[in-house]
Order: sequence, then structure tokens, then C-alpha cells
Amino acid sequence: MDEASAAQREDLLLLPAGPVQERADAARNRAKALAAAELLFAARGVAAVSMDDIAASAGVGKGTLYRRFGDKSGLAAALLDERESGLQAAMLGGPPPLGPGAPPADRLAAFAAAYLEFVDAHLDLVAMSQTASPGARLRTGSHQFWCQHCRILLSAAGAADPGLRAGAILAALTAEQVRHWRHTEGRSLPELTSAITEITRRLAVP
Amino acid sequence: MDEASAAQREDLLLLPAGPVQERADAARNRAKALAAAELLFAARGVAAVSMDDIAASAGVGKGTLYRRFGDKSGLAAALLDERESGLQAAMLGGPPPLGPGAPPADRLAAFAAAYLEFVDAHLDLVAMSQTASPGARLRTGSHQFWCQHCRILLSAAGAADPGLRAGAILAALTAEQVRHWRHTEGRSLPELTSAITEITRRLAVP
DNA sequence: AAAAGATACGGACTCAAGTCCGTTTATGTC
DNA sequence: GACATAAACGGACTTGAGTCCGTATCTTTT
Repeated sequence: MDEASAAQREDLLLLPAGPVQERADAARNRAKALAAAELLFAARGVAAVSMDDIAASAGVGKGTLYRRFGDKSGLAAALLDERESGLQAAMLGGPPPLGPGAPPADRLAAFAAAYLEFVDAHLDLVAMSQTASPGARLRTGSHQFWCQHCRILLSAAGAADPGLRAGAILAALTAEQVRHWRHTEGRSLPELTSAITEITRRLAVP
Repeated sequence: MDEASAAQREDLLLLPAGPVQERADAARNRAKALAAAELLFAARGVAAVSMDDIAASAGVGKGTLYRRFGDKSGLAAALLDERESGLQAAMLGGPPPLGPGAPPADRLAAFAAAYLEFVDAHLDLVAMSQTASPGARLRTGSHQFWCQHCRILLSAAGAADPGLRAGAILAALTAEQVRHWRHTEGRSLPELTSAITEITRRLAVP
């Protein structure tokens, strides 16, 4: 993600581009790290795995981990990446109401429901990607994506303050908030879905 | 806060109460710690002060700090406590629209505006109280208080899912979210206030 | 006022995140 | 195929949060 945004920045500023492709050993180590992390998380749970554990298990130095992924949240984001991309594709080009074709308010509600389900299904990983450091969530590339999607739909629906409302909707769908509703308060997923979609509808009407 | 909730629990369960009052040395050390923390935060900023710094500056062992306040977020909460109590009093017994007398939707909007202003005014401290550990925010005593207040008002206004909507409103007003709006996106406080009060109104109508 | 028991003290200790920098390895060039 | 150099490596190191437990202090009881 660091590299992606760096590359993008360079593109935008028309600077001479850095190396377009990561070195072979770097790619190999990234893959080893992701594989090791996935295994360890599955075996012990996200919370019980340290970066040292991952580095050791991947047969890689700790510095390498941090160079590749920036920090713990970056590693989580990388692991989530492929699982997110299905949702992102469905939002951009899939069938309505998630994809284009339905009225914006319906698309927004569908997004909220789908995103809630996604967060619930990958709670620990999403939590790690959002809470590794304070404010991590808002700096995430994915957050930018979700937020922009919501903003555009709200805007298309004629809602006031689309940017702020988009942020508010995503704030309600934080991993820790969802965890609290689901596990501390024991709410069911359908219950949450219904409440969240209703909230988005109310924010989407002009 | 730990002690308060423990005492409350004992009350509720009618167990023989523990010591009603903290020991003299304990009270003295709590005061020393709070004073030292306040000074250091003012001098260097919240982020640049460690628990060791505070312990050393207060002339107190680190263990004492943790016994009194539980963790970093507990210390922040303790510092915030007296500043919050004004707001809490105004909500419970002050003049409308914040206090009783105004229609629930108006009271909710007034609360959101006042709480936003409070968070903005004590951003770093609130951030520390919310983000010291993952999920810290939702375990906070204050959070329970704000959340219940919102829930009751939403309920009185006849809104569906008052508990969930209350959580959603407060989720939009986390310190990191407010920091992002104010400092990363450069929004003004009135702009945020207007957007947030509008959101609460939309969630409050039946 | 002395002794007993409960409570609190404090700093050494553990554990994990994130940094640094001397060494190694890949890649493009002659 | 050897060389230059940019990039990547890896593990020791620093820093700070939170825990532990032997010692000191307070409070209550007699």
C-alpha cells in the first residue's frame, strides 16, 4: 500500500518513476510473510501472533516485514486485500443493487449491508488493520475507497454534506464497533443489517 | 472508574462492601499523579509523555500508576472526568435544549453539538482515553453514559433501534474521526456541528 | 499503643512494536 | 561474465506498555 500510494504520487507529479516492479527477492519474501501470517493467524488467532513470530515462521528478518508492510496494520491490510477486491469489483461493476443500475440510496444501503457482512466475517483482521496505530483506519487505502464510494452515492442521491456523512457511516462500521454490537451486546447480523441500512437510507434522502 | 464500577457491582449484588474510602496514601498518590500528568501533557503534548515520565515526575512507582488508573486510557479518563462533569450536569439538569424540557430530537441535536465541541476541545486527551487499547472507547464509563443518554432520547423520540443508533452517533464522534475531519480535511467546527446535528435529527424522527 | 491484617508501594522484569545500519543480493551495464 | 550501484536483508537495539512480588504503610482491633 505504501508502494502503491508512492507510485501514484510519482505518477501524479510526473516525476521519473521509481522501479516499476519489486525485486525478485522482495516479492518472494512478501509471499513468504503473507503465507506465514495467514497460517499463524488461523492456528493461534490474530491477537496471539507477534511480528517476531511471523518473521521467524516466514524465515525472514523482522526488518523485512516492516519494510514490506510498514506496520502491523499494513500486513493485515495486505492479507485482506484479495478478499476485499471481490466486494470492490461487485460495487463497481457487479449487478444491482450493489453495482451500477440501482438508485443511489439503494446502492448505498446494499453497500452498507455488504460491508458490514465483510467486517463481521473478518473481524480480527479488519480490527488489526484499523487499530494497530491510532488513526490507522482513516489512512488505509481501502477506507479511502469505501469512503469515496459512499460520498459519490450520497452526492448522487442529493444528500447534503456527502463527505461527512460518508465518514459517519463508515465510522459506525468500525471493526471494534461491530465486534461490540455482535459479541458484547449479542446482536444478530440481520438485526444490525436492518438498522444500518435504515440509517443509510435516512442519510441519503435529500 | 474501575473502582466505581466494582463498587456499583457490589451494591447491586448486595455483597459485603469493600473499603468505602481509599487509603490516605492512595488518595495522595492519585492526586500527585494527576497533577504531574496534567503538567507534562501541557508542557510536551499528550503523545510525547510516557507512563514512566509521569511516574517519575510524580515521584511515584509505575505500578502505583497502573493500580490507580488501570492503564493509559484510565489515566486520561480520570483527567477528563471533571471537565466532563459540567457537560453531564447540563445534560441531566441544565436548561433546554441540552437539559430536560425540549423535545427529544432537539435535546439529541444539542447533545451532539456539545459533545463534538467537547471532543474537539480535548482532542488528545479524548483520543488517549479511546485508543490506548483496542475497544477502550466502548468500555469507558463515560461512553456508557453518553450512549445511554442518546438511547433514551432516541427512544423518547420514537426512533427504531435506539441502542444501535446511539452507538452509531457516538461512533461518528470518536476523537480520531473528529481529528481527521478537523485537521486532515480542514473542516470548521460549525460545519461539523451543522452536519452532525442534521444527522442526529434524521435518526431521531420516527 | 501494639499487633495483625489488609492495602498499597515501587521498580525490576517481560514482552512486543518499530528503528537502524552494516552486510548481502539482485539487476542493468560494459 | 565481471562491475557498479541501488535495493533489500536481518537481527541487534531502543522504547514504552503493562505485570509481579517482596517490602512498606495504613487502619482497625484489642
